[in-house]
Formats: sequence, C-alpha cells, structure tokens
Amino acid sequence: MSRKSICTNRKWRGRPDCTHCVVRKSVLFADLDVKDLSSLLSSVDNFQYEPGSILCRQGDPATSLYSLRKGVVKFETFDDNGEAEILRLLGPGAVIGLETTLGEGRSYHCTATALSGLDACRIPLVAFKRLMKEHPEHYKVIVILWKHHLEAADESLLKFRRGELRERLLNTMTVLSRFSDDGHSFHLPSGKDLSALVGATTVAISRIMADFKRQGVLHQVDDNRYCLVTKEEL
Amino acid sequence: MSRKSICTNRKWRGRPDCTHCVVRKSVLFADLDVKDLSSLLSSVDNFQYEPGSILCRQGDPATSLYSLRKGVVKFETFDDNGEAEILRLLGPGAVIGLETTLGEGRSYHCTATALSGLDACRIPLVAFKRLMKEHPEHYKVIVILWKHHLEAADESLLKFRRGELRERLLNTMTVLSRFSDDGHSFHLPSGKDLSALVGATTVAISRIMADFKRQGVLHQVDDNRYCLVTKEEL
DNA sequence: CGGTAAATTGACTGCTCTCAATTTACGTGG
DNA sequence: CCACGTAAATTGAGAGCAGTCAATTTACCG
Repeated sequence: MSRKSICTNRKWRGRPDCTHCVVRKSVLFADLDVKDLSSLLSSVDNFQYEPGSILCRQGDPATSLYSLRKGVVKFETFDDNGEAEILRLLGPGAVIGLETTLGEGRSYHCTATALSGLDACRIPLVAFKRLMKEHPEHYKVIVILWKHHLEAADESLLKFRRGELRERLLNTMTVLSRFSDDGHSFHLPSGKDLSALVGATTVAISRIMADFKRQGVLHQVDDNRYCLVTKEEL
Repeated sequence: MSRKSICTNRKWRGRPDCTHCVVRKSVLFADLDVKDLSSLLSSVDNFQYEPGSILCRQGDPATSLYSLRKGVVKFETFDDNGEAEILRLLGPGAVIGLETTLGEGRSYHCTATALSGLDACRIPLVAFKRLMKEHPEHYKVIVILWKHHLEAADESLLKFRRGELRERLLNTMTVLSRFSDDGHSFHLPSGKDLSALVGATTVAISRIMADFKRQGVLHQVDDNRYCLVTKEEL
C-alpha cells in the first residue's frame, strides 16, 4: 500500500489569534481566560489544507490535535479488507485526535482527510495535556469536544445509514452544504468517498448522482462545486 | 400515545458498595479516592430492572444518571413519524444520561430501555454535578464515559448498519452475547427492536431469524434465552 | 374465552448489487 | 502537443436481497 505523505498541500498561516477566533465560542477553550491560554498559544499553528490533505492517519503515533475552523473532514476507519468506512463527517468546531489524549494508546484511532479546503489549527499533544493538567476546572470544554464527535456519530447513523440510498445521498449533500463556507455550494466528494459514507456501491451512487444532475436537484456552480436546488427554488 | 410508567418492575437493592463494585475499574469514579466519593455514596441507589424497564425517556426532565453494572440497554431516539431508531446498545460500564450534565438542556436526549435484566445504580444529577465541581481534577473519568458512548456509536455503524442483513443480525447477537452475564446466552429482543437496531423490516428479520433457528445457528436454551452456535461447535 | 398485538409465511415488486463494457478524466513521458 | 496508461465515472443487463402488501398463526392478557 503506497502511503502518501501526510499533510500534502499544507500552507502555514502563522500563529493564530485564538482570542478572536471565529469558532472560539463554540469550540476549544471557549471558557478559558486568556492568561490560561497564553502558554498554549505560543505552540499552536494555523494551516490551510487543500481537499484530500490528510490530517492524521489511523495507527500513526500521535503528536498533535487539530482544531477545525473551516471545512469538512471525513473521519474513517479501515476494515479487514482494507476498505474504508467513514464513521462521520466533521465540520467547524470539531477537534481531531481526542482519542489520543487519554493516555492509554499513543496512536490515532482513525484517519482524518479533508473533503474540502480546510482552515485548521494544530495543537501539540503535550501542550494540550499540560493545559488540562494545570486547569482541570475547565474540563467541560473537553467534554464538549467529545460530545461534538458523539453527535456527529449519531448523525451518521440517522442521516447516512437509514432509508433508501436516494435519501441518504440527499442528506449527505445537505450536511456538506451546512459545513461549507457560504452555506450552499460544496466540493463534491468522490464516488468512493460517498460509497464509504452511505454504505452503498459506487455504481449505485453514480446512477443516482447522475439522476440528481439531470433532474436539476444538484446544480454545478463551478469546477467541482455543486449546490442543492430545493423545491422552493424551482 | 400511551406512556407506560417509568421504571416498571424495578427492585431496590440498597446503597451499593461502590468501593468494591465489579465494574468500578472500568467505570464511573475509577480514579476517585474513597473520601472524594463519600458524599456521593450516600445518595446512590442500586436497582434491579426487568427486561423492558425504561430508565429514562427522551424529553423528560433529567434528575438522575444511571450507571450500568450488568445487562444491555437500547439507547434510542424517535424520528418525525414516531418511529424508534436505536442509536446504540450499551452494556456494563456505560452511564446513561451524560447529555444532561453539561447544563444547557435539562432533559434526556434519548430513551433508554432494558433489553435484559439490569443491575444499575441511580445517581442523582445534582450529586454528580457537585462532585465534578469539587473535584475537577478527576475529569478524565467523565471523559472516559463519553468515550464509552462514542465507541458504542461507532460499533453501531460498523456492525449493525453495514453489509447484508444476515450479517448485521449475526453481529447483533454476538454483541448481545458479549454483554450477557455468562458471555453466551441472551434475551432475544423483539422483532421491532431488532428492526430499529439494524435498520430493516420486521418481516425480513423474522425470515432470517427463523432461518437461524432452523439451521441451528441460534439455539434456544430457555424461555426467551438463546445462544449462538459457532461453526467450531458443530 | 375473546381481543389485541406480534410473529410467521407467501407472493410480488423493486431497489441495490454484481459483472462487464464503455467513456471520461488526469498525469506522465515521448 | 499528443500518445499513452491508469484510475474513476458512467451505463447496461441480469440476479438477488429486502421491502411491501396481505393472510394466517401464535402469543399474551384481561
């Protein structure tokens, strides 16, 4: 199996200004005073990732967490045949790599890959652990991050694994819209990704997606960007 | 919709001896000193529940958490049509009602119902919150409980929502075996429950379950108790 | 014993899978 | 710039699993 290099097409955007982060209220360190944060801030880096970039890989030793500010990430695991299963989609506010903060294992449980352009902050694992050791009174912040994953997992089951394929794909694109910058258009995932997400064949998916395009449910706005056309707009 | 009374067929078993609880190591308060626990202990009650008992109901105001020591619980939500969807199965070590500990909403997000006989401890929500406020240094204990739910959610997707129905049902019974007291026999859920768990019709499920019984894959050991007969045993 | 709900079974339909051929897209090297 | 190779997407044809509708049997309870 050829392993692409991690974090392809990544651009460094400097030390982030966490005190004014747009997602800060709903996200990591929402409750923290600036003084509690200061030691952490100096070690956090902000990056832009292109679609397809891999944030972390299942089984690799963990060094960092990634706090997602913009974009969508597929969070996937691999079965015995090496086939990917997407456990959930993660959007702004999600933190990737939480499993590595409890100290039992030191490697990532899943692979996280950008499905769109990303804006994410890389947090060194040691800095994160130190912060939590020094300020356990802010533990709720951590719990909220776990809750975020749990809600995404529940959403997967309810929206991507239930009912007819047609409906599951519509739900998928609705979620992608929600996670996009403008709330409408989104980078269309590959057939293989959709397959791993909704649990169907690429062939069946191709057929239905072609239908959507023919029927005008799915409208192409750009190179690989599409948007859903709701019934009200017709 | 007729609402059965909550906690039907519940028996009080007194104040539990948490310091010697069999699941304590893997469970709530695993790290806590006895002295930190003492204030909590006096308000915790241990109960036995019969299959079908409801621990908490979606939307009801939250008063307690339930720490599961023995048995299996279905954790379900209801869609627009009032149809149940089982999000996950919870076994020993799980704590039910975590969503209510963050303070935003005060009601249960899902309904938790016993699929087998249960041994569970009821923890007053206020006592739990006070403990965490006074001893935030033990926050990892809480995080582990959330992780437990997340792993159960991921298991649902991988085992109950993937592949052919036959396989999903086999996985279901394997999980039920794992959660049972003896590790083998289990209380067989109703067709409706299996339907809400694996995402199929009761009719389709009935057919396959009948097959399992005819082919000897599923062996009846008692009234409503069955066990899986693995290929090695044949 | 009767009434309701659940499970079982049959017949039929249809969605999705499988297999396969073709077309399109894309990166590489001449 | 084009030729080529590979991978992905598209489309067709056929089979099979699961859904739907419906009738019957069984289970359970007052």
